[in-house]
Amino acid sequence: MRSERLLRKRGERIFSVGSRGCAWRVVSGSVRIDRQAPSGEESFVSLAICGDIIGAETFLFDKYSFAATALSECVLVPWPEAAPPSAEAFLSTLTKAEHRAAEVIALRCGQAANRVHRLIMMLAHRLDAGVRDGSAALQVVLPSRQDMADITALKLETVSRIVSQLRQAGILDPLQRDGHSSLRQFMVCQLGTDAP
Amino acid sequence: MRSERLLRKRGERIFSVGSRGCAWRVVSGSVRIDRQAPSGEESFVSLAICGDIIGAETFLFDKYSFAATALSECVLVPWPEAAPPSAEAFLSTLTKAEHRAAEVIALRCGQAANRVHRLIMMLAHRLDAGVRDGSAALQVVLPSRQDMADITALKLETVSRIVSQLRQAGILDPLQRDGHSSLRQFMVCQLGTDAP
DNA sequence: CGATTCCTTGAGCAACCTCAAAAGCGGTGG
DNA sequence: CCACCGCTTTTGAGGTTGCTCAAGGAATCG
Repeated sequence: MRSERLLRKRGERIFSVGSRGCAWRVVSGSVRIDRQAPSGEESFVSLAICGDIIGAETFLFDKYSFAATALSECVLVPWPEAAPPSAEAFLSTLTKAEHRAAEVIALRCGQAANRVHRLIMMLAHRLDAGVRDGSAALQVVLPSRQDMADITALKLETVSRIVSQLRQAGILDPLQRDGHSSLRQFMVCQLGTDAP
Repeated sequence: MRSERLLRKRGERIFSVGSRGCAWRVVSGSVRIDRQAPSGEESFVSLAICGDIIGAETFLFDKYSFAATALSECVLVPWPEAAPPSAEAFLSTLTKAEHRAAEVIALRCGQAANRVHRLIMMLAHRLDAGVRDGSAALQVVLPSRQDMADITALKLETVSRIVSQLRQAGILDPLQRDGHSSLRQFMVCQLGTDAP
C-alpha cells in the first residue's frame, strides 16, 4: 500500500495554481477550490466533499489550474488509485463535478438563512454511531465563518448570526469538549433543508 | 456536410432532462443550463456561450441530465464534429466547463450593478465590423430580464433598473430598428468590467 | 500567560426586494 | 390598417434583508 495519503488541517493549502502534482480524491473532510484572478487574488469557485475528485486538470496540463484549501481537517488519496483512468472514469468525474457545481450555484440563491442551512446539510455526514440506536445522526465540522461566507456569497457576520439562530432553533447542537461547547463541531438535528 | 446543425430562437428549448440526444457545441448565441429539482422545477446551473460544449454527459448516460434553453437566437452543431472524441478532447471539455462554472459563480458575487455588467461583458462578442475603422466594437443580444435575473441571482426588476442605468451611463447603446431603440440588442461602449 | 486570530453581537444604513401600475412590443384577426 | 390581446419591460414607493462599522469575548498557540 502506497503511503501517498495526504492529511491537511483546517485552513491548510492542498495545492496552488501553477504547481505540479496529481489529482486527488477527497476521502474525508471538505475542500474549497479557488481560481486565481489575473490580479493574483483568489476567489471561491467550488466545493469538494467526500468522494469528489480535485485537480483532474493535471492530466491535461500537469499543472493545477485551481487552488485547493482544506475547509476542515481532511484526507486525500491520489487519483486514480491504480491503473490509468478509463474514459468512463473521466466522464463520471466530469458529470459529478457538474452536479457539484449545480449545488454550489444553488447555495447562492434565496434567503441567507436557507443558504447557510443548505451548506451545512451538504457538509454534514452520517455518523455511524457504533451504537445501534437506529437514529441516523448527522455530524458536521463547520469551516471558518469566512469560508462559509465566501461559499454562500454572504458576509462573515451574517453567517455568524445565522449559525447562532440555527443553534437557538435547536437545528444545530454544539458538541461538548472539556466543558466548552464547540464553535465548529455540531450535531445536526433536523433532516430537511427547507427552512421557513 | 451534415445538416444536423440546430437553430433555436430566444426562449426555445434545446433539450430536456431525460431525453435522448448527443452533445452539442454552441456556435453562436448563448444557452442556459438548468437542473431539475426532485420536485420537477428547473433552476439555473450554468451558462454556455460560443465555443462551449453542452450535453457531454450523454456519452456516459446517453440521456441528458440537464436542460438547455436558448437565451438568445443560437446555432449548435453536434459534438464531436467527426471522429469519436479523444481523451484529450474530453479533458479539454472538462476544464473548459470548470472555468465557465467559475465565471458563473463569480456572477453572483458583489453589487448588483457589477454583476449585471459582468454578465453582459461575458455575452458580448467582437463585431467584425466589415468597416476598417479599427475600433473593436462589441455587440450583445441580451437574454430576457428574467433569465438575466436567474443567472445573477437578482430579481427581474432589479436587472431592468440596472440595464436602464447602464444605458443612461452610456455603457450600453441600444441599436435602432425602424425608429425604435431595441430593448435587446446593444452596442457595448466600455471595455472594462470593473464598474464603480 | 500574553498575543493573535476567530467569533459574536449590536446599531444604523444602503441595497435590494416586493407589490403595483402603466407603457412597450409582438402577434392575430377583424 | 387598426384594435385587441398577452407578455415583457419599465418605473415608482415603501419595506426588509443583509451589509458596514465597531467593540468585546472566546479559542488557539507559542
